[in-house]
Amino acid sequence: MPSSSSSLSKTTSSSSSSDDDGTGAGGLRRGPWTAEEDTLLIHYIASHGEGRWNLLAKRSGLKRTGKSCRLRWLNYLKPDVKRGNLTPQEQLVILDLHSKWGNRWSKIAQHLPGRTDNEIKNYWRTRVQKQARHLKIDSNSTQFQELIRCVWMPRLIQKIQLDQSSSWDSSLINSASPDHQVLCNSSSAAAVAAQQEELGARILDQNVDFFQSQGEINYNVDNNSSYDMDAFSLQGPFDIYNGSLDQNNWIEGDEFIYGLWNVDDLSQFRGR
DNA sequence: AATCACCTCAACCGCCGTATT
DNA sequence: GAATACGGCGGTTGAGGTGAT
Repeated sequence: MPSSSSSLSKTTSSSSSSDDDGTGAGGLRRGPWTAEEDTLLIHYIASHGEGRWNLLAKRSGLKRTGKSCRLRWLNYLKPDVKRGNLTPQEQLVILDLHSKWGNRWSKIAQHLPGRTDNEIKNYWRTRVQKQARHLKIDSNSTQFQELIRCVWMPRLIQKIQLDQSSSWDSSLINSASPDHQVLCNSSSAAAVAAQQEELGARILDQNVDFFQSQGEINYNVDNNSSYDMDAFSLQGPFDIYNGSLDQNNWIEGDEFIYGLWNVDDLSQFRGR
């Protein structure tokens, strides 16, 4: 996410009230909100509370639909809306919950305090689906879902492990699936780290189960660090990950994976 | 500096379920 | 029960930003 000022960039810098103010038929405005409109909405909700959006739209003096007011408040103006890039933990929760619930964005958002369904939806479309496009795999396909589970999620866990000493936010994982709640049974850093390792190991165990069940791949996993992607080497008809961790593969913020996949070599995977 | 292509994300649209009349 | 209003949700769009050429 851009900074606050940047993310406000689509809010027009000044209000106007004539024909150039974006009002259409019925005098309703459309398009970016002005700072004055934001102020009006914030003050009205501070006085009257949120809800009853059509009434709010009429009484507040805003030339907006109730729906537009609601959306602006919930997705942007509400004080607890969190700004900034999704953390690896949040991304992990999204990937996990999406695998369970699909495009139930609002339901997923309930497990990510401060994040909106719109933001999660945008993340999925711009980051996750983009990867599917690059790989020429249908993002709804079983193959892609398995790649998320077997490669992307472990890498996020690794990233979390690298970051965790100072900033692990266990409450997010606690809000995710029961599988992840194992991470949250202790407040001690050592215990949390151990539990993260447990989750990482479990997910990579799933990798082994999955690929071996496909009978299409042999791979070497260093059992001493089985969820360390440095030691996670896939070898077979296609080479998804070639062993050493190329730092260029890390994309700060977005994590993933240009260069991580050998797209050409994925043709057989796609064909499953 | 200008142009182009691509990306991000705020905002809108249409549909659906529920509440109210 | 029918009609209408409202709120919420997921899908989609397009303006603005940014990097490449």
